[in-house]
Amino acid sequence: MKFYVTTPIYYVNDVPHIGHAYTTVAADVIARYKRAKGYDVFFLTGTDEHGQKIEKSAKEKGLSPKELADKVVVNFKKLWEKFNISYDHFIRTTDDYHERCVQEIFEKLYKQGDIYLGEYEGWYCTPCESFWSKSQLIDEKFCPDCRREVERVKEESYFFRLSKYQDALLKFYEENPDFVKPKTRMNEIISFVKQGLNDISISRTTFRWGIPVPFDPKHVIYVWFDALFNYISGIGYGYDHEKFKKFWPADLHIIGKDILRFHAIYWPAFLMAAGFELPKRVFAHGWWTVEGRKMSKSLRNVVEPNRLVDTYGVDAVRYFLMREVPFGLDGDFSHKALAHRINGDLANDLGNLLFRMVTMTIKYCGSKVPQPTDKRDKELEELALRVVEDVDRFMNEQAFHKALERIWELIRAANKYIDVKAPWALAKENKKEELNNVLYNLLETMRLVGVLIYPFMPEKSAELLEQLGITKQPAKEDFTWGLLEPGVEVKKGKPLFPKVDEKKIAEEIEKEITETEKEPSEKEPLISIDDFAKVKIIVAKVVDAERVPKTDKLLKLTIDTGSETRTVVAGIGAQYSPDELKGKKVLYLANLEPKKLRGIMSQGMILAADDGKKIYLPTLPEDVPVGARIR
RNA sequence: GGCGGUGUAGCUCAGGUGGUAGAGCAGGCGUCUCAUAAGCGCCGGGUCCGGGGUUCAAGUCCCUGCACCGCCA
Repeated sequence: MKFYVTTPIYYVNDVPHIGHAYTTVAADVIARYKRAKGYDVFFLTGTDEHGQKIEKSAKEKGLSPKELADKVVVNFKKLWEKFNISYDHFIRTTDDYHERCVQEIFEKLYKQGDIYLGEYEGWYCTPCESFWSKSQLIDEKFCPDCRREVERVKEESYFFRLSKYQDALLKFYEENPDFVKPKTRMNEIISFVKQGLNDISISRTTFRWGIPVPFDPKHVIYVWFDALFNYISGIGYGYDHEKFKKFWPADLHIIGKDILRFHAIYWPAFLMAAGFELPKRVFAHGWWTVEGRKMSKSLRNVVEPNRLVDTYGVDAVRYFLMREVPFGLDGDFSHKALAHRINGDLANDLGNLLFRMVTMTIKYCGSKVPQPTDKRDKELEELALRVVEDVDRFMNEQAFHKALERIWELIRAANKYIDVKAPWALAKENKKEELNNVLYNLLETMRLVGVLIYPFMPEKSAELLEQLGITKQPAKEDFTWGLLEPGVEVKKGKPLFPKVDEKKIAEEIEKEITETEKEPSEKEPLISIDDFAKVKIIVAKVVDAERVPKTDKLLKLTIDTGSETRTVVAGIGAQYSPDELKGKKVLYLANLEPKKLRGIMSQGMILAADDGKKIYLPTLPEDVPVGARIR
């Protein structure tokens, strides 16, 4: 039985970040699991190296595009080594076998009429050398990148006849409802396709760094047609027929939700056109926010993958990525949550359990796995076997968090079992037989736990098993009960998962983030006291307040400035009700240009603190007079 | 605006085919000693978003309203 799993190929115009690591770890987990279960696994990852952006940044650095790619690829490969990623092949779109594959299929589809020459029309920003669609433009005529005006241009381009495959795709989705996971993504794709598909442009003449169209070399093949075929070229299409035949179709493409459309629509359509079988599943996972905030360049440093591994260890990070958030949904990556998982799940529940077991075995059984009179204790055995089954089911659904949750139920049961059986009491009472049975069953449970966590935490699994005297890597036959051999010597190691200082970590990270968030503001231009003098902020009193109809946030306020009554529309309605504002003293920016909001002329504005989530009105002393100036 | 999803204990979430609500974490209390001050036990009475309906009986089905999210335009 074979299993072929892929990650996307990562664009080399980017440094590896937590998102890359997430996808790749997930693919590694399933690859390791399937290998352990006896499957013949092929796990493919790699890099996407063509395109205008690479061409451009290579030029800026004085390198050839390939030289740039060569440099960046090393970052990825090193990181995957650090994460213990067990890929079978690392493909680069600049590899010759891949370029040949893409050209061959391009030509084939051209000859059969699925690719045709047409004209690509769009808005072009010359400085950015980018095309934009109408909907991407700012105010219908400015480049979303540089804000300069764009121009309408036409470019000759080859097109793929995607529209032709609309019905075939819908039929395929209907017959394979699990093709895209999670289900909600499948629904999105179906409704997108139902709205009608346009043919897509798959070549460019505006840059050179790409695979040339074989029969028209002034064109290079554009991103998706180039990139997606890595999944086929990477397993031998065109140069290793046996291998290709064995592993295609892919069992699982793991991707981020941002590139779902290309994998769930373009890719199957390309394959249909070219006459290949279609992959079994595309799984789109979610995004991570960082410390509760949207991922940004500076926040990336806070969760830089190399740094995480150096600080916490690979397996703790792998565990966290797979355990914290249901695969397929978005989640938040915080150091605090990670530290909490390490201390709770890993150190307390699991690490400590192993430590206790080994200690007791040394203390009560002369360091050897005891010889039980009965290798089976229903309580633990039955649960363990059910867990093994459930884990298998969850792994096949890519429900990694559920698999881990289930494994931890077994761990908790073992902790409880110790308490109920109290081996120390049995030792004292000299109930040798029962003691041996109890310890054997516990050690055997530990062994199975070691086997089950292997795909997620290969290093810690090995350490755990080694303490039980096992050096063999988990394999198919190990997923059952009663394999631990009596007489084998256990070895006390250092704690499997050392604890971390949650509080200290939380404080340090918070400090770091506060500092990085400060930086941009320091770069803001300074203003003079005269500039500030132009700003007239005074204390005003709200005399009346009402909601602006059909809005959630807007309130229409009537305020007393001490000298006159004015009307202000304020966006504070989400947190403050009209009633609680009446009579309240507020800070009022008096000399702002009036502006019409929702048909109401707003004169000035009410000042409030805004952290991006909530609005906070400042509190003023009771006795401050209305009209007092703020300086 | 169209399509889809979500709204359950402080937090994160489970709750096939309808029958008087559960888990983990956090918090409180208790307890053992083999252990990384770990483990184990007990404690939550939550308008299951609001309203209406079907039913002997509804987080669980139907309608409607609200809020949030996703995809599309």
